[in-house]
Amino acid sequence: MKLTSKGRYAVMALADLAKFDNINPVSLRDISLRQGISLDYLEQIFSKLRKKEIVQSVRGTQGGYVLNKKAKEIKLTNIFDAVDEKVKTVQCKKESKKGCNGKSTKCLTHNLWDELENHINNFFEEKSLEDLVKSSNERRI
Amino acid sequence: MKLTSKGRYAVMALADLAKFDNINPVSLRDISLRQGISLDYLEQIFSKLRKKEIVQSVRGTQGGYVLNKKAKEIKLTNIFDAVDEKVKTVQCKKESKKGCNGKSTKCLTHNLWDELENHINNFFEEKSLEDLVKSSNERRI
DNA sequence: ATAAACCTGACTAAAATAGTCAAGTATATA
DNA sequence: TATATACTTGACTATTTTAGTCAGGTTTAT
Ligand code: FES
Ligand code: FES
Repeated sequence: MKLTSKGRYAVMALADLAKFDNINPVSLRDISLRQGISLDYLEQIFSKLRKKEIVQSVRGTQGGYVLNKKAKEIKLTNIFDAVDEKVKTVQCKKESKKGCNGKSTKCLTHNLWDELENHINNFFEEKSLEDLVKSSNERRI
Repeated sequence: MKLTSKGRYAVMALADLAKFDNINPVSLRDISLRQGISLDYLEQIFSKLRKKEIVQSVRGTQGGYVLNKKAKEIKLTNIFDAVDEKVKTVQCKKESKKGCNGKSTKCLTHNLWDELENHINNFFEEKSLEDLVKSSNERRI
């Protein structure tokens, strides 16, 4: 089990974005330079974030992206959801007759994965972008 | 983020194993049939479990595998650890100058992934094989 | 002897990941 | 109005990981 770069980058980029006054748009180019993330990849990611209304885009010179909500209201769940970073724990395969087919007979471990999924999602639901920025500022003092 | 089959299978197979009296060895062939997991793949997995002393092997006819400890003492952490299923949340790349290099300058999100890792590992450290078998029996009543 | 079952390492097809590349469109500002 | 900046989209691809398979053993109860 691991996190992929897509989710990681999405959170990094939004944390970067949140650090700035969300009145002035921040360009992806700046984020790319500061965080060392490929610009093209960032564009893919922000395209998804925009569709899920987590950020707003401002086109043209001096354009960029702005948070669409207060940092406090943006939970990690929302971010991961937007970029399709999913915590897929149960894996009931419909094809297989034996063992793990989510039908009437759940496999020995089905409940376990369900519990785990809840456990992780709770974490993501509680953490907001604001928490992130705060903790990164605290460390700097 | 997702779980891979290796970890999932390892837990499934051990849960199956734990359901039986751990005096009589259980053959991988049986587990393979009951749980619908490839025998060859199971052998890879159990080779690792044996090296980490989670199971003991009994060779020869009527042989198989036996738990090496009480089901209560085998935590999911141990299992995942044995099969190299790792919860790799931080990803500080040493090469990259900018952003995410775990050096003196941790990236904005480093703390977050650390917290998450602990959160998940706590779950795995608390759950034992016994818990699993219990909850699967409860459901059957 | 022989069959059951463990043991090991090398190999591989398929999927997912982490991007790149190309060709746009929109708009602030000089 | 020209132009540079920056968003927008979709297709493409190299690399890595995953989920196995395959072949060839060794051990031991019967
Ligand atoms: S995980 Fe759902 S049946 Fe196995
Ligand atoms: S995760 Fe450690 S520096 Fe980014």
